[in-house]
Formats: sequence, C-alpha cells, structure tokens
Amino acid sequence: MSANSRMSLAVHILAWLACDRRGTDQETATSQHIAASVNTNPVVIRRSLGRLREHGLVTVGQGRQGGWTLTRDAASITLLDVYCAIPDEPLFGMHASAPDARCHIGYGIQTVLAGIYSRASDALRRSLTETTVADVVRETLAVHAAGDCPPRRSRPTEGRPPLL
Amino acid sequence: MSANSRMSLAVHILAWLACDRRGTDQETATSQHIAASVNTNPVVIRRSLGRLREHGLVTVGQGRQGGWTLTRDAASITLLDVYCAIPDEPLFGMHASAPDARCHIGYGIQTVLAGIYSRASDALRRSLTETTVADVVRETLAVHAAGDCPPRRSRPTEGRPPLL
DNA sequence: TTTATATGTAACTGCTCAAGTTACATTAAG
DNA sequence: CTTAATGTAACTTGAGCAGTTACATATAAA
Repeated sequence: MSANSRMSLAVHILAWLACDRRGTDQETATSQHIAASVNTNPVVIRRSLGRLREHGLVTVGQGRQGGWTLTRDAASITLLDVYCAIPDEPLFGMHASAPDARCHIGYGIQTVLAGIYSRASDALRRSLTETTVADVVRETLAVHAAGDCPPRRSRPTEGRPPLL
Repeated sequence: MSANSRMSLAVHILAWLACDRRGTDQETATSQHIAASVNTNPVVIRRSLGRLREHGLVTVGQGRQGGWTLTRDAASITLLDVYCAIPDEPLFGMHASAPDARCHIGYGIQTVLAGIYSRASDALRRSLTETTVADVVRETLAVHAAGDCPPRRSRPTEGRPPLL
C-alpha cells in the first residue's frame, strides 16, 4: 500500500476533534487549524472531512465561524467506522488482466481468491472494532505525557495546560 | 493501485505448480507456460518466482530443461507463507509528512497508530494461516468442475482429463 | 563441442493514483 | 458589506507497478 495514508489522516483528524472538544474554549475547529497539526494543506483535510461527514461522523458549519465537530462521543466511534469512511480499496488486488479461462487453475482462481480475501478483510475489520477514537486520544496523550516533547504549539494544545 | 496484485499472482503460480505436479507427465514447468495461464509476461512470473525461491517455497533448474517445482507439499504451504514472500508494504501508510510534534495529538499519534496497525496486521496474518495452497487448488478445481467452462488450453490442463 | 532452451536481471515505457497546491464560487456571522 | 470559513475543480508532481525488450548466463541434449 501502498502507501496510502488516508486511514492515518482520518484517525488523526477525529482524534484532534475529540481532543479539542475536551477543552473549554469554543474557538472554531477549522481545516486550517487541523492542517497545522497534521502538517499538510487544508484542502487535504477538507477532502477527508467531507467523507467523514458523508458517513455521519462529523458535522460542519458553513460560513464565518464555521468549523467541525464530532456528531457523537469519541468512545462510540470505532476505527472500523473510520475505515468504512475512507475510499475502499480492496486489501489485495486481483490479477491486472484476467487469467486464461481455458486453464483449470485460471478458470476458477479469482473466485477462490475473492473468498479468501473476504475472510481476511473480515478479520482485519474485526480487529479495528476493538479500538475507538477515544482510545486513540487517551493513548496519544499518554505518549505525550510520557515523552520528552518539544514546546507546545498548534491547537488544540495552544495556551492550555496538558489535559492528562 | 493499491491494487497491487502480487499476492494473487504468487498464489496463482503456486497453485499452478501444485496442480501441475498432480499430473503424470514430467514436462518442465517454465515461466513461459505459467505466464500463459496467468495471462502476462514471463518476466513478471520470474520476478515473482524469484521471491518465492528466496523464501524457500520453490526451486528452479537452470538452463535447458530447467523449470520450477514446489519444495514441499502444497498442503504445508499456508497463504501466510506466501504473504511473507511478497514485498511487504504496510497495510496502512503513515502520514506522508510528519505531524506537528508540538501538538498534543501530533506528537504521539504515529506511535499509537503503529500499535493499532500492528494488531490489525496480526489479525490479517492469522486469517491467512487458515488456507493452504492445497486448499486453493482443491477449491479452484471444484469451481472449474462446477462451471460452464470454455474448451481447455494451457498447461497444466492440456490434453489431460479433468483432475477432479 | 555446439545448439537450443531455460533463467536472471537491468533498463525502459506507460499507466494510474495519491498528495499537494492554486484558484475561485458559495455561505453566513458580525 | 466585509470577513472568514467550506466545497470543489483543475492542475502538478512523484511514486510505484505491470509490462516489455534485450541480453548475459547456465545447462541438458544432440
């Protein structure tokens, strides 16, 4: 993968929003702010948030003072929910060009592979249900608290004492 | 792609070799023949077989009358063995550019994601141990026997009665 | 020893796709 | 009306894979 980082991006965004909520200030959570934490372009963030919104995980306010919020508690959002909200690429790709159907193996191999891949995908998904966005936030803040970290910046941290 | 088809390719090749072995003739299994079944270029097959050989799943004879054979029984080769023999791309990619370490979330998120992805990968691998190359051959031939298939061609089928 | 038939591998092409970026229309608070 | 936000199209860049050509190397068989 094929190095596509959309899962990491989406989890990061949701964790950021969940963490942001924990604070007391009600500054708007904009794609600009989130982009600073993720270290990328705001448009990339908006593209990801757009999908998360389509799947009902976040809502957005339009216009000035718009911004993003989780629609439900972070503890109720599993990483499978997130996984389902990113563009689905199959775990394993099939042959680029169809095998020779006149060969005993070539004829049925894709059917069999599909079954195997489906079972593998189920196992993966089951494992993703075991972690919630709230878990991610908690563990991430724990890493931060334990670590030897540089001076704070970028919201949701800015100007506030560590949350844990 | 993400769609990278190397797993499908490797399984196809091994199934082909396993099936070929079941026959009585001892024609050599060449990259040329396998390529016909997979419907691709022999060099693509050799590249894949090269990795499978490095991982001890097949052996090769050089020169004229060279060719490929499984090193052990197909029933003892799990799909995890195959998975381990293809170039390892992580299941999920991390952020393309490192998150802002000055943010509470950005600082620790990748550590946490690594743990989550590792557990997901374990689940996937565990699922792959449940199928062997022999299973794939058996199921594939069953699909062939059940199906309404075109006239035979391309070894390992050519000129032989259906195996199942 | 020569010839025919394999593999091994480098090097190149073409294609697809993701991330990043720019630009601009739209929306709504103040 | 002004300002600050999202939504989205369009483009650039870069990476990686499948496929291909070409050729060096190895070896069984004539």
